[in-house]
Amino acid sequence: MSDSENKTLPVIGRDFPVSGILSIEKAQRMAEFFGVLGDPNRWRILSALALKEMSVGELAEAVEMSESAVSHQLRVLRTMRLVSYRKQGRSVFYCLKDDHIFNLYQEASEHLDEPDD
Amino acid sequence: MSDSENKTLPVIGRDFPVSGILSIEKAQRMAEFFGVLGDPNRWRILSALALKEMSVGELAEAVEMSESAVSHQLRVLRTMRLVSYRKQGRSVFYCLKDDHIFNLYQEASEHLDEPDD
DNA sequence: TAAAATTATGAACAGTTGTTCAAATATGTG
DNA sequence: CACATATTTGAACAACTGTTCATAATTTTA
Repeated sequence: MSDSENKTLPVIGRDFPVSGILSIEKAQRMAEFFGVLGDPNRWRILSALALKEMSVGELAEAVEMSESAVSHQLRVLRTMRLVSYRKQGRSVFYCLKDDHIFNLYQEASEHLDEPDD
Repeated sequence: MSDSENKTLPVIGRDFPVSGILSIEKAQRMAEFFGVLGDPNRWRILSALALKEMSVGELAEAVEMSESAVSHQLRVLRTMRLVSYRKQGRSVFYCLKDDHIFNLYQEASEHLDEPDD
């Protein structure tokens, strides 16, 4: 068999797609995580934080949302550990926690840019 | 300046995180795509299709959902081009369209498995 | 053609989500 | 302390989502 004909499935994580159908619990965790990325305003907040660390007020102005709405969304992003923050005086400065968001964006972009068959 | 202090942002896609805050339209497209991955039953369907091509009925039994619910969800997955299908007799066989779903799963898993700071 | 099998579709309904608004909390300043 | 500033929180409400149920559409078989 030639190498180019080796069509085995990619083996990547611990369980998907190897060990069978995802358990309800694991599927739930995945869905909760991706669900957080299922809101346009949260993407705008993340893309703003990719530019630089920002306070809640700055962020609200940057993405044209109310400070309350931004604060609510930041809590969601904190829960999924997508952002971290530091307090300084009266302000709270938020920034992206790690690079995973870039990779997810890239992967989704490539998928969305694929031509139809 | 030492290399370890070079904190330039990673440059990955065409616009994020480089050219500023995502437009409402781009953020919307991202959110729509990730929102599709924000449901546990859709993850179970995708993980089942990662094992092998399956008809709607097989799929329904595999993930323990009604055939109608599976059919509804398959339409959502088709809309986002995550699955493709072929008709054979009375049955319709679905399979994963490309590898992006594996990469997204892996990236999310790594994020979720990261220890808290 | 009639009946069975398979999938798709539409309406309806419960559950979830994201915003707004008002109020609370926390920190800095005069 | 009183006041202003910055952020968070909770309730309420409209909008959205995913399932169920009934029905339609399609294909095979008797």
